[in-house]
Amino acid sequence: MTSDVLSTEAPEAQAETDGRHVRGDRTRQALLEAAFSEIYEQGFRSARLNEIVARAGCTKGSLYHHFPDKHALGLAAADEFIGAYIREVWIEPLGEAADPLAAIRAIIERHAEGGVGVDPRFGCPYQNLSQELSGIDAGFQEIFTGLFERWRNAVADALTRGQTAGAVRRDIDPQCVATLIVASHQGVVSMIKATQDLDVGHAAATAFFGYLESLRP
Amino acid sequence: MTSDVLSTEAPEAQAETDGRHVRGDRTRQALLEAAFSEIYEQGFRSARLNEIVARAGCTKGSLYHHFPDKHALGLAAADEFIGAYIREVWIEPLGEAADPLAAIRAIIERHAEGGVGVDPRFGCPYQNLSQELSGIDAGFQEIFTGLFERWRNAVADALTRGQTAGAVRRDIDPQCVATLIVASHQGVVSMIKATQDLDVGHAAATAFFGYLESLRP
DNA sequence: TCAAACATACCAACCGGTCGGTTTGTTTAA
DNA sequence: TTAAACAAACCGACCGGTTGGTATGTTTGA
Repeated sequence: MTSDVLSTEAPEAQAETDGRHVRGDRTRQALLEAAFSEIYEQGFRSARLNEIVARAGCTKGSLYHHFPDKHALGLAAADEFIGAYIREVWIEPLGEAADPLAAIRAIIERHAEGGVGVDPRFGCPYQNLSQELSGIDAGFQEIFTGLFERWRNAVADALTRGQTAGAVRRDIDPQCVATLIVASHQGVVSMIKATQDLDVGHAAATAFFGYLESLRP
Repeated sequence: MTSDVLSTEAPEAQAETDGRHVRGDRTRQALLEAAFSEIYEQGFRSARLNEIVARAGCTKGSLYHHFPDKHALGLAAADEFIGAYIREVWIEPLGEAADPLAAIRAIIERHAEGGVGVDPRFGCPYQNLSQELSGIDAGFQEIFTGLFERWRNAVADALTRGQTAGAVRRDIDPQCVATLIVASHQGVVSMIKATQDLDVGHAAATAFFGYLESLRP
């Protein structure tokens, strides 16, 4: 794992077995982490189970003891790690923000500094997986829709609170603007990946910050 | 091909062989079209050569007569069809526009009406391929960078002309704003695909049109 | 006639998944 | 205390099917 924010630093001894079978839980967690990074880099369909078990330091037998098949492994990994990423990087910082526009700007700047564990070379994990599997796989589809809903609502709620606090223009629709903000961010990250050029991100960020300012009263 | 704009309606008798070998050119074109739609729907790595030759109505022998390998076929298909899409939908309409902001709005609305051959179920071809292969494959990388450069410059040039014509604010950087516009559009299309929900596009479009208005003097 | 164009049969490599068997750790009972 | 009994965890060889690519022969058109 290159990321710190994308890893689940669970105390590893609070599983359903109540502290027993610690070894099994460790293996399961290692498989999830290995699966996530392999899927993050290669995509789900190109992710190799042999590579995953090699990274996790176990074998096919272990994998199929903990998960019924590749699909279930991918679902579990995506749900856990991508959900954690959106929660820690977007939802939590926005939940406490008095000035939502400044908070959003700070999140973008944190991305530009590389402080969120998103490798420009591989792009955004949410983006990668949803692009590959949306419209094809119902299970992943459900995860993406749910994550996006929580993500957009967090931004929209922050904007609404900003409106009542007088920090955001009252004549804009928070839901619409939140959708555009999330989509734009996704688009910029994907553009950086497409061009492999960080300057694209800086240029887009300059214009994006101008847009944020235009939302002030 | 579901699209009309994505097809190259070349008169098919102006190839390098100067009118001779018409049959061979037709097969080559059929292979390119089949390869593009298969890659568009499945991604490059998951695209099956057997499926491509079946759609093109020929066999492996023909394919490997015209192209050295799968990679070269994919490069040729991507360069031709995605380049044509960006040219016809973005560059040409912007080249003649007196009011660039209105032209950009019209392009977005044309997308929303489904008039550009981009199936929401499969997303934007440029987006799909660049997400899958950027940072991994140097050949495709080169194509994506070049296409993006022409795309962004077309928008930036239109904005600059709009500035001199008094239709666009003079205190914005056309290059930065153009980058954000292209990236946002990409992000919205990808969000529609991720959620499989056209309402997301409508919400984002509403806010996006507001942003465009904020660019007027 | 001859080369371009195309078809058919085929191969080696790979991948997801299976299966019989082994190791490790916990529970039970004398 | 300890050893038998049991179950969870793990191993790695193996299988059926698929895929990109090749070898070889046939057709077509100038």
